[in-house]
Amino acid sequence: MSDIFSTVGKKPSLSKSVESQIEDAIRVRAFKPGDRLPTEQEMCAQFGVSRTVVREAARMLHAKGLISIEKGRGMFVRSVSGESAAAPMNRYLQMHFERSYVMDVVRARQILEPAIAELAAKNRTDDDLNRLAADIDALRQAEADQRELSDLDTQFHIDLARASGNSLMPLLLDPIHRLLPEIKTSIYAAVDDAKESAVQWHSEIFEAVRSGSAVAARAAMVEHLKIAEAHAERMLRRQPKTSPVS
Amino acid sequence: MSDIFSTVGKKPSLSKSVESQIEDAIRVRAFKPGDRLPTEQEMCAQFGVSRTVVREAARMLHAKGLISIEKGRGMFVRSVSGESAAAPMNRYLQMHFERSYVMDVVRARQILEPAIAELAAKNRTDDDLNRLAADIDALRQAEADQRELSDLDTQFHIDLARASGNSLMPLLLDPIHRLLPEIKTSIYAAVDDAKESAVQWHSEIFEAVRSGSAVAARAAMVEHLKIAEAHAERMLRRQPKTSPVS
DNA sequence: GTGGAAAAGATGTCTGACATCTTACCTGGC
DNA sequence: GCCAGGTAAGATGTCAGACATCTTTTCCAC
Repeated sequence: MSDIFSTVGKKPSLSKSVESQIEDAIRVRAFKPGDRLPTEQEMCAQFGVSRTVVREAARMLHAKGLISIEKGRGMFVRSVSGESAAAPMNRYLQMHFERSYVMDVVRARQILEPAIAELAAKNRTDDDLNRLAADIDALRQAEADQRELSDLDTQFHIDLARASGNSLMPLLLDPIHRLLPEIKTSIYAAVDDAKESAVQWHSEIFEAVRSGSAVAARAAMVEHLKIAEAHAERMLRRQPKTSPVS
Repeated sequence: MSDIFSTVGKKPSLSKSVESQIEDAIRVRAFKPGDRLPTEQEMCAQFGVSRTVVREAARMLHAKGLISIEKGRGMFVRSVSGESAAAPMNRYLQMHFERSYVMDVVRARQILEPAIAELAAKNRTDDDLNRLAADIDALRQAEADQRELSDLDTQFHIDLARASGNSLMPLLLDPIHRLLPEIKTSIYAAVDDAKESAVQWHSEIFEAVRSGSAVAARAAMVEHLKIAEAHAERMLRRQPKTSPVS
């Protein structure tokens, strides 16, 4: 966006330039996750700039989550996780969303996840099936706090997205599911049989995916999400005035 | 692990601390978007730290997209856009994706966008219609480089997502559309009538949305994306070995 | 009143120094 | 010979001052 303007009339600052060069080096895997970057002084010599410039470039890369800086040790390339990539999006949503977002989240799931279930039935591997089965078992045996139940519930859906074979799906689903986890925990707290319902429907989806039945997988997911919608509505009626804590 | 150790063993650096304080001030709207922040020297005095610390804190906030820094003018609070929130996600995708992602992107659009068109037909406001009409006109009259055509094309789809009334949709669609813009420009370069096709189908979708026909809007979008899929396949056949530049 | 030059104020960069943290080495005692 | 502890080396963190460059304002001359 601002790239166009920066080429015309604007001279990118040295720190920006250095930052881009390091970022590119990380991008093309010249430095792999976990690797230690050259020291500040080495970079100063290599780029022919002062320590100030190198440090400010490093701070920007650190803020972007690409590197970690440890005092006395050095700078290290971070393995960018999907979760950390989704974190700024979550921040943004938490700052901008109104109360209605709860139903927006539900509707977004109703758009994405039936298609995901369908794709998973067609493309799932044996590894995917093992992961999904483990997710269901973990949820079935869990008796812990609602937060853990919520996380286990989420894990099944993320792994299902992974099984879809479309590498975008887990990334699109992740911010949706991690949006205000307290919402999901609220549901698990407000709805008594939420866990049993989840286990049941997850199992049904799993069976359809295992047998390769795309139609059944989609149908099961649609039903699962209808119930999730009802749960969300019930939770909203109980807590009509959820004010952001922050 | 334990709180005691974390308080003892973790001493956040000064620049981190200053960054957090400024970020909090922005979050609680002590500084509103567009406002000018105090100058470096004023902050130095206020926080009792050196210019180095303030500058590095500012660089981090800049990298996070919360402020903009203009040489000779000052630092300004940016209105956090969905785009900047999606930027880390885009980086992540660009770093992790294989060549197959091109078709993954197309498939993801085929899942999301028909539903978006349907919702837009139901929920669009007059403002939405004005924006969409302007987008189509801009694309129709554009004769510029392929990059601009690609951007204008994208804008229509983002605005359509906005018109859906589901605040998650623009945010989910943004990373998809901005994924490697060169792919879209490649399509505009490889396919002669790509622009005319886009204008035609955008207009058809617009008409359906304007008249409030959800079924027609979905159908038009499905057709539009079928053609987009064909374009992508043609582009892939022409450039069977797209190697990352730089 | 207008135009342009100069001044003021802001960020960008450089330099050198010292502080603090981590690691490795090296030495002393057992 | 081995282990413990201190010490030194190397890395990032912070400070201070200076100058460069860009933007805006001021003010003087025409």
